Amino acid sequence: MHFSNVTLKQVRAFVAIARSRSFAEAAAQLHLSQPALSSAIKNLEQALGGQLLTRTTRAFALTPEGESFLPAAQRLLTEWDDTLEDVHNRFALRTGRITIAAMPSFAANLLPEGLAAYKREHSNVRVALHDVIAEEVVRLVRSGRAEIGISFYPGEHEDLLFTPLFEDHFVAVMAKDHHLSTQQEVSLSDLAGEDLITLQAPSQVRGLIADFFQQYGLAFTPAFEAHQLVTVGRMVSNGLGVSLVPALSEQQMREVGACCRPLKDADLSRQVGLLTRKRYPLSAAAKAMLEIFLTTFVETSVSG
Amino acid sequence: MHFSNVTLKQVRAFVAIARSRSFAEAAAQLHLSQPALSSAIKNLEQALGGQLLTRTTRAFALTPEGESFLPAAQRLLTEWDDTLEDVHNRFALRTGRITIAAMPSFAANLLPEGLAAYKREHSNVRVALHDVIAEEVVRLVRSGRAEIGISFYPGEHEDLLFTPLFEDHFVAVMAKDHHLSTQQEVSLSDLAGEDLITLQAPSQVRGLIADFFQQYGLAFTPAFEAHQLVTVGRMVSNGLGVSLVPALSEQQMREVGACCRPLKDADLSRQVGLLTRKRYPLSAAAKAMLEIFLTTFVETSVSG
DNA sequence: TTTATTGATTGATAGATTTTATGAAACAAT
DNA sequence: ATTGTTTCATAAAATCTATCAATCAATAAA
Repeated sequence: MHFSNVTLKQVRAFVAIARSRSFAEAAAQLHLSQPALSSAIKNLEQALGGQLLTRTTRAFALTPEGESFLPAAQRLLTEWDDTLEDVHNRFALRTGRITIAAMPSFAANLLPEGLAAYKREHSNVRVALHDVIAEEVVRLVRSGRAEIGISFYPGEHEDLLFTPLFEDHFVAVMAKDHHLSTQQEVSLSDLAGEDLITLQAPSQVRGLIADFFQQYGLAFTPAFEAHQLVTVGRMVSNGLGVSLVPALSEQQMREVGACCRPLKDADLSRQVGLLTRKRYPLSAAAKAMLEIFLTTFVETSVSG
Repeated sequence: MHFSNVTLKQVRAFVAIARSRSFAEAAAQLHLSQPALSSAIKNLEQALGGQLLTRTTRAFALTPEGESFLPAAQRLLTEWDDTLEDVHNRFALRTGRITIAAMPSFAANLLPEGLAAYKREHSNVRVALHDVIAEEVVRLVRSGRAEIGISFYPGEHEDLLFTPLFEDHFVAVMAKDHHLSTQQEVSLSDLAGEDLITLQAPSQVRGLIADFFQQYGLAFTPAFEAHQLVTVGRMVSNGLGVSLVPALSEQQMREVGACCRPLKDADLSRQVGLLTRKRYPLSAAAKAMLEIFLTTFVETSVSG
């Protein structure tokens, strides 16, 4: 049995009447005419198979069945309203949760600004951030564990959509008192004359730099290698050599006392952008975040 | 916010579509045309303020909001149906509970037959029985703690309705070997010559008997008094004297070895009947029980 | 009795829901 | 490419349904 002919209105009518103990008063509360309530209750009772309340012109009483139905009906109605309101709030960004994944260089440098802008507009949406390496960002988004990812362009994936934000140009890094720091821009050949510090082997950044050197006919022979970009920065600022790093980490480099200069005559860069799943709709919270990221980060030149 | 424009049908539509992952299939399940579902979902989404599911002609997916709404919606619907079904079952006497109160003489003798008849027809209704003295029966019914009471006529009460079932005639009781037991009927004057055993002072039965004697110009001088009718019976069967008891307890008297005889020339009786509250509707379960009591007990002569 | 109050009934109507018929988009197969 | 098929959206007409205004009936109060 599905009681498909019983409507919310009828139950609301019953509750209002039971509470106000009067058809007329309940009608006023519900902005309805009294006959409308009469018929609503009649239909409800008919569907349920018995009287819920007795209604002579004066005496008013719930039947025992009505008595037992009243609290249940009230609970149904509040649960109904609560549930719908929750969904509505999610759409209206008055509640909800969003999970994003960003590669560390972005998470540490530009992202906070974007998140701040988001929080300013949608203070009630909780944000969970995974700051993980680019490959992990891709994995999180593909699996749906993060709705939005921010990473370098990961190549074409059948199930992923990449929306470019900006080019992240590599810049030369050197100690503050390094002789190259007197130049506004540094040429690749200048760098080739110095000791080179890079990340260790299975790294995208290292691979890119190696290819870059090869492309310009220069030998790629790192003097030092480290696992983390911060370490590279520290080594550079201590005068152990020079390096090439994404502009995104410029700030970080400065903080450890190194000095960045754009490249002259050659350009090594990668696209930074947003990753989302194809064929899977985004939550309202995610859409709003994309919106903000696009206005905040697109055309934000990060080249020097 | 009350979402008064969101209907059960719309939510049922959403759940059906989400489960079958197809508008057409859901439409068939709900015995509706496909456009009807389209518009139902459209209206639901409009009321909630966002998309619950994406629907291109091929790909089908719930939005994150829809994903979170689905289980909530399913819970709402099952709770809704469960609640309505419960009320319906009460009306259909497929479930429910009824509380009745009966004076001990009735509860012990005739009532079991009536309850058996009730159980035969409405096996799923639970019955709670208070077997208490007549005054307490009245109190329980007046307070609403029992829906139906069975007792002697308690006099007029503004809030109580008494429906007579039968007359309970008093009968004479004596030991089996008592000389009066040889008579088919016993006259009041015969009794007056014997030692009289009655209940103790603040008892309706005792009062009635006293008035009865007075009415016939006989002295009411009990030789023995007891608190319980069983005790009176025991005393009688042990030859301590004779007594007058309601016919309802005839069975009980026989069980303790006493012997009952109807009165000749005079009649002392009280009406036994059903007590219900005025102005308070009865549950379906109670109505059915009244029905059965009336057919089972009315005209059941309890005089010999 | 008369009067006032309360809910039920009635018939007309506005509004919503549904259906039929058709359109548009996506995919599959030729 | 083109065609056919599947699937959902849209439009207009038909059908329901809920609602209201007006009125009635029953009860209690004066």
